Amino acid sequence: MVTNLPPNTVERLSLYRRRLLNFPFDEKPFIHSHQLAHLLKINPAHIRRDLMLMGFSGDVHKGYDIRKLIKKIGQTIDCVQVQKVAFVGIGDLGRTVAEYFNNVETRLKVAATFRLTEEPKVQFSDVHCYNISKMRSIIKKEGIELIVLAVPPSYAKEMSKTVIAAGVKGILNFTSVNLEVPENIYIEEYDMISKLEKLSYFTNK
Amino acid sequence: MVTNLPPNTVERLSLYRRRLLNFPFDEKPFIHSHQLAHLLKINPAHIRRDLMLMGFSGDVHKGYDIRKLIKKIGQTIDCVQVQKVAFVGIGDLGRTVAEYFNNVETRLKVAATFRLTEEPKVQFSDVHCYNISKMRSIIKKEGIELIVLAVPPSYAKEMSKTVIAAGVKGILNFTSVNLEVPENIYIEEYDMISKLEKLSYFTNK
DNA sequence: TTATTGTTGTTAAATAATTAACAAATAAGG
DNA sequence: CCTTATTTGTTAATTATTTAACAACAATAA
Repeated sequence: MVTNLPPNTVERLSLYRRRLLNFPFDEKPFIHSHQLAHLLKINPAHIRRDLMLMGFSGDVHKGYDIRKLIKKIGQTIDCVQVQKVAFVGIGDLGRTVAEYFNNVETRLKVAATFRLTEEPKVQFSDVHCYNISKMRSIIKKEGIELIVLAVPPSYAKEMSKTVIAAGVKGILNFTSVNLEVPENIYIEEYDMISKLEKLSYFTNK
Repeated sequence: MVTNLPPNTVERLSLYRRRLLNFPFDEKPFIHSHQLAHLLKINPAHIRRDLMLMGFSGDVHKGYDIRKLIKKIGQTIDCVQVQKVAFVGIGDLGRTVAEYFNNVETRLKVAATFRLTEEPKVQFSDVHCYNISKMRSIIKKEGIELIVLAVPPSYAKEMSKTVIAAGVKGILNFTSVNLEVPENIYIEEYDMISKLEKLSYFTNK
């Protein structure tokens, strides 16, 4: 794992890998920076620079060896042990994510989902859905470290405390509540309302 | 509406408003930059600068008049007419957003949700849930301009074409698919997988 | 009246992110 | 064997974003 990469580079490396996994690299094992850039609609220099930062080299004429690149991205951004993720209150939206993680070579696994409403049910293939009351014990038992939190605002604070107390290290926060967490907990904010208002602003300019 | 604000400023203005709406401004009608900054865990200079950019002034000693500030943010980032939003395939997660828009003074309204699966149902209070087959006609009839797209990847391209053809101007894209859209369509990308992999990276550093 | 304190508004500095530029390398075509 | 055409790797330039700095101001207390 290479540390000290810029946050935006880490995010893009993840995107590169995903796009490459969907690329027919059995037939076309190499790709040029401008081709990948075109797929992602970004600047080719961006890609060359990101790959440079993780110390990956391509062939001046053939381009980048896709298999090797996928592997290298894994060595760079994936953690060594499997890290488990749980969705809290996110409903169906997690399905795609869960399928991706569970089918593709990555160290992230969706280990559980939790619902606020009473009746638990099996949500997707092999991912179990529990009632929220079980959350603390399941997180501990499974060793879940990452949470996607999407409960109504009034629950958010309590939930974050519960999951952190149970050992969670990082939260992807969909709620509009600003969670107060210890220094060593990493929070990635995602606020749909502000994104929508931004969208509204820029579609009206 | 003030144009030419930096994207990040627009996003923060929306956050400021939301936090202020939950603030007891009946008792405490003024707030200082550092207080609001503390609530949002950002730098006070950020706030002063953002407010300056939209030409809003506070009192050197009392701080900012919250009511006036909320109003000013509205005049700055809200569009003149009501703009309608629809959720496609997002399930329960839209509920909080819908409630916020429908209860608070803003120009955005959640007008519909669409589901891929057969049975439509009334999802929340007054927001109707339709089967996806009705999408095109409903979007046209209601004049919906913004879409939150969260369908499985295989549907994404077709869906985006359909909604754009029906008159949509902006898409908040939850799918991992890079949508090819005309110049005049604004897309805000949100990719949960890359956000999670980033989270994983930074919790392991 | 006169310091003292604390906050805004604004400019300047620092940092981060993106894009441009180009030398080096080498395959392909004469 | 030489020229041309491409593409990488890398540094430099540009742009965007964040943070710091501080003058100007006015309330408060001495």
